[in-house]
Parts: sequence; structure tokens; C-alpha cells
Amino acid sequence: MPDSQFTNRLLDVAVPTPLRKTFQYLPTEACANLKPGCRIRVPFGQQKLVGILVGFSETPTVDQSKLRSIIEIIDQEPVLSAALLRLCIWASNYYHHPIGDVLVNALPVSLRKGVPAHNPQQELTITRMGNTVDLDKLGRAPKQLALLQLVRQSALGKDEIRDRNFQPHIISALLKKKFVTWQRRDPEPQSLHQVIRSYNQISPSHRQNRAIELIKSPGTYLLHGITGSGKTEVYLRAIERVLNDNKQALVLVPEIGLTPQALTRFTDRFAVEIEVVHSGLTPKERLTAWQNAANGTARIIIGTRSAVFTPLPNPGLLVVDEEHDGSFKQQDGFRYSARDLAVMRGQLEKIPVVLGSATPALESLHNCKLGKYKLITLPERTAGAKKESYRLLNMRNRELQGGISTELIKQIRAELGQGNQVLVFINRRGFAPVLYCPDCHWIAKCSRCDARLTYHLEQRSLICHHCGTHTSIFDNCRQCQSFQLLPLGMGTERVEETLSSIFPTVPVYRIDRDTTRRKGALADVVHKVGTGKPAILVGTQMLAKGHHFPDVTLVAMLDIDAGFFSSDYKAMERSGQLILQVGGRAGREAKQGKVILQTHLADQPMLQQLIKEGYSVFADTILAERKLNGLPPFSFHCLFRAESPQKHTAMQFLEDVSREPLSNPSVEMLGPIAPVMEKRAGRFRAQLLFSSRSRILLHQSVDEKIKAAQLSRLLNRVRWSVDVDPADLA
DNA sequence: AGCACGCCGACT
DNA sequence: GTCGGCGTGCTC
Repeated sequence: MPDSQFTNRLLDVAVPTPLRKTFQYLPTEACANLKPGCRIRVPFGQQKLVGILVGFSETPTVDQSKLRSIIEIIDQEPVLSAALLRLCIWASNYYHHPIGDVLVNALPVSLRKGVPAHNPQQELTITRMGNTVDLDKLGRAPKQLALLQLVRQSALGKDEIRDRNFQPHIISALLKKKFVTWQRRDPEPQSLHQVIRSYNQISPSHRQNRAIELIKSPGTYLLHGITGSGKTEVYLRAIERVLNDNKQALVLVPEIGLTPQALTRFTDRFAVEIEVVHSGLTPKERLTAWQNAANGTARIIIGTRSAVFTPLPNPGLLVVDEEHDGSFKQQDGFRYSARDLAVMRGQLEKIPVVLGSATPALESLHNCKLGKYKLITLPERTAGAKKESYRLLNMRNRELQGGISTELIKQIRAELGQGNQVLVFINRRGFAPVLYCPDCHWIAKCSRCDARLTYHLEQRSLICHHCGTHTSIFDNCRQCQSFQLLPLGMGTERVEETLSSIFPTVPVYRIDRDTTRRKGALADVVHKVGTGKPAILVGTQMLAKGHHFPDVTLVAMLDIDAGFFSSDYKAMERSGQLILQVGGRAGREAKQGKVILQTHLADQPMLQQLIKEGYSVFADTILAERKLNGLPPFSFHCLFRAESPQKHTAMQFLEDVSREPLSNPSVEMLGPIAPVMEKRAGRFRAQLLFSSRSRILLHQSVDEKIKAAQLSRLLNRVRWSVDVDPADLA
């Protein structure tokens, strides 16, 4: 007889829709021991959907007659552990995002469709008939005979057969003759094996040892260490301990491009299974990685943002490398911060979380001051290496050659003369950001965005960096037909051209999204530069991420001024981070690095402070200013965004949302206003900002306003989303 | 988001 | 006459 306690309870199911609630279903008898986190197929309107059981309830919240029974149970064991499910529910509430869509983001695509979560391990074994088979019958099939004899000694898994160079058709032939059969393989007991491959580093410094010691216990640690201070070694030692405890470590990195590098670091050190998880994987690869994490085979998982949801049956440590990096925040749909979710996950799993950066996010530093995170500082470069030196090169009254001051050219020449390499940073790709007609003052603009088109010489195109629109370049002005069209300003292409003509005998390598589009292109350049011969690298912030160029002794930054004028309150923080991240590429080990910032703002106080007193002081100054102005992290933001192809719809929709005053006076509402670039990719945008010193009150108001949004008659004519802790207000 | 229903314009 | 445009409403 079924347990009435179970069969009477209603199932709370999250279904993949944008509706911000769960749906109740009647259980079947098979649901007696069904656990939250399992997938079930449910009827939903006219459709059948794969939903996830998130809990139970005793009483219906809708008319009893509306309740329907589930169709089938897909999983016997949950695809989301209790901790991960709690994380997702927490995230759904915190980010005010529909629970069904949160769960969609947390699972590989194939699991969303309902395929089995695990392939039972199977092995090829001899059938009873195969035991007595007359081997002469295989006399003319030596390969089949050989395989049969191997299988006779011991059953073999698919991979083991492949590793012994038997083609799949050999297996098929034996199967067809019923000499062999697939049988379920019982899981092997996990053996403790040697984890360390080799130590290729000198033993950790006193500071590093202290850091490694500290991050033993559960909690969040902010590892603030300048470039070259040995953060990686701290990660590696902490992971070593995790592996020795037979647990798993999850490492988040900002970009796909950095995963191979991170992978090498770990494979060099550890002889364990490592999985890489990022958006570039095929659905099949993604599922395999998920399975190997879920069944405990993978001991280290390296991944980008979405990897924060990777299942870990034996979690031991979470690492978020370059925690300040903006790419941890998803910028559409479910706008979560993988860094913040990692912190929450660590709490739920009761394991340590290490956030590492040379330039920590201000909110992370603030959390240290509040005692929420423990700050660990690695202030020195490791043995022998000196910190790079910074110098501001005032451009006022300086002679320029293609945007580069003659003084800087002199410095570059000197550096190359000593057999060193130089890195020139300019954070803009293309040849020039503006194409201008001096005769009629026409400027090339994007038809789908409120933005100028960037002039790309190599691709002979005008490209919009916001929507990707390409148009072939033309010789005469679209407005007055003048042939005097002038590219204004500089991008990586122009800098490359200028430097090539000034230094014709030195190779100039350009590194930006355009030159590294081809797979392996970046690796080629890194390899060439790795020979150590004099060379100039020109590139965007791609250069700042990860790659070590040990022979670069001079870093020149050409256009850092824009960040100091931006109206975005986060621009100063980001500029400082970028300058130090790029500057950190200069010098390593024996060679001291020099960084020259070409600027019109040589006496800008924040810039001065950044390079003279360092990041911590710079950060404190900005934090003091934020406090004064009641800006995050001293208050909390939530941004409603809306967009529509029609001009005023998004704005009117948010006006509907903002119409009623907020019930709580301590929550402020600003807008709706049009963002700086109102039109983007053919859509007109609008936004409405809520802010408060109280997170709880902010969340309450946001819930009210979401209800208001759902009542707007324009609801179906706009795309809208809620952005909690927005990365920027643009 | 899907999907169905429903009410108006131009076509085999 | 109906095929299909997209507005509106609903999903336990």
C-alpha cells in the first residue's frame, strides 16, 4: 500500500517557462520516494515539458480541478544535489529570475531535454554460448578472434577496447554472432593514488604558506596578490590538499581562452582527471564533462561562468580566479554573478571559497572590511622578481607620430635596442573609431545603433562594435561625395601600421579579437614571442588576460584617458584594474618591467594615486567616495531593463512600472530613462533604477514592481529583465 | 516562452 | 470562400 504521507503531498515542479513560480502536480504511486532535484515529465497546457521537482506542498494553491498528474519520472537520483538545488532557489529569489529558467541555466542542454543523466558503465562479456563456441568459426576473422580471447580473460569496457585498437565493427560482428554481450559493470572502488605529478616550483614562501594554511577551513577568502606574487601556487597547494582528502575542486576562470592555460597548469602538477567546462563545448562534450563531475571521476573542474553549477558529489574547494573580471556576470537573460554564486555555494556546501585577484573588485574589498570575507594579501613578487615601475608621460605639448609621442618612441627604441620586447596597449580594435568627412562633417554611423562605425582597414569594412553590422568601405562621402574621407583616432590596426613603419626591422604582432579569431592563431603568436627575440606586441585587453610574456620589459599604454571621464560610476574602478592588469605584463623574474602611460591627465589625482600608492589605497579612495554618495557597495542597485523595436514602447512600459509610488520610502526609484545608447541592434531601450541601503527592502520593492510590470498592457510588446547588482548602468 | 484561439486582409 | 497575419490569454 502506498505511503499516504507521500502520495497525498503535491509536487512543486519548476518548468522551463519565464513564469515566476512553480506549478503543483498530483503524484503517482511511483512518486513515493521521489526526491527534490529529480526531473519529471509533466503536462503543461498543450505541451509536455521536462520539469524539476523542487519541493512538496500539502494544499493546492489553485482550484483542485486544475491539478494534473505527472507523466513520468525521469530520474531515480537527483540531477541537482540538495546544495545545488538550494543554490538555484536562492538565486531565483535573489536575482528575481524565474526558477524554471534558473534551472535551465544550471543543467547541460541534453539534460534539459530529458535524456538519461548517466550511461550505466557497460562491459563486453562472453555469453554462455561464447564459452563453448568453436573457435574455428572465427578462423578467417583474426581480429574478432583476438578480441574474443581478450574478453575471455576479462570483461572490457568500450574505452578499453578502443584503446586496444579494435574498430567498433569488430565488436558489432561478435555481438551479432551472440558470442559476446554487454553487461553492466559495477563501479570500481576508488583507489587512492598518487596525486602529485611533479613540483616544478621552489617551495612556497612564508606568506604563501600562511595563505595555504588559512584557506583550510570553510569561509570566503579574498587572495589579493599582485601579478607574479604566486597566487597560482597557493591555488595549487590548496587543491593538492583537497585531492589528498579525496575531494573535488572547482576553478572558475573568466574566459574560454584561459581554460587551456589553466588546464596545463593543473595537468603539469596533478595526475588526476580534470574536466574543462565552457560554452565552446559540443552538447555531447558538455554532458560527458557533467557526468564525470557528477560521478566523482573528475577531481578538478576548470570552467567559465556557467561551470559554477557543475555537480560535485565530493566538494572540497571553490576558486574564482581574477574575481574582479566582468565576464563572471551574465549579461542577458538570467543575470547572475558566478563569483557571488560561488561564494553562496561555498556556504551551502560548507567548503572554502578562494577569490583571487591582483585588483580585487571594490565590493569584495568592502566585504573583507565587513568581515564577510577574510583578506589574504601577497604583497611581494616571488623570489628575485621586482615589481614593475610606472611612469606617466604627459602628452601636453608633445610631438605625436600617429598618436604615439616621440618620447615614447624613443623609449621603445631603447628597449628594443637592449634585445627586449615591448607591449603596446590600446583598448580599441580596428584602424580608427571614426570615419569623418571634413567637407560636410558627415560621420559614418550605424543604422541599427546610436553609435559610430569603426573603420577596419584589413577587412575593408566599417563595423559596428555594438551589433556587429558590417559594410564595405567606400571612397567618397555618402552625403557630399567628397573624396577626402578621414579616419580619426586610433585603433590597434593603425598603431600596428605606425610602429611597423617606424621600426621596419622589428616584427610587430597585433593581438585583438580580429587577429585571434582563427583557432590557434593566438597560440602561434605566443609561440613566436616566446623565442624572446626583440618584438613589438600591439593589442587590446586580450593581452592583459593570463598570457605571460617573460621578455616584455616595457608596456606602453596609449589611450587610458577615456575611463577617467566616463559618467559611469564604475569606470574609475575598471580603469584602475585594467591599467594594473596590463602593466603587470611587464617584466618577470630577473628583468624589471617599465610601464609608461601616455596621457593628457598626468596630474589626475586618482591616476597619480594608483601608480604611486598602489591599488589598495586607490580602492580605498574610491570606496570613500562611494560611501559619501551612497553608491554601491554602500547601497544596492536593481535595474529594470526593457527594449522594443518601436521607439517609445520600452519607455512607456517602464512608466507603467514606475507609476505607483513605492510602499517603502527608503527605496529610491530613478527613471525611467534612456541609456546613453538608446538604440542598440535595432531596439530602443529604457531602464528604471531602484536603490536602497537595505537589501531586504530593495527586494520587497522589486517584487512589487515586477507585479506592476506583469500588469502592464505593453508586457508582450517588450523584452524586459531585472538586473540585480548591475555591472554598469549603460 | 510556447501554444491555441480569434478576428480581419489578400490569394490559390 | 480559407490561409495566415499577430493581438490576447493561459499554462498547476
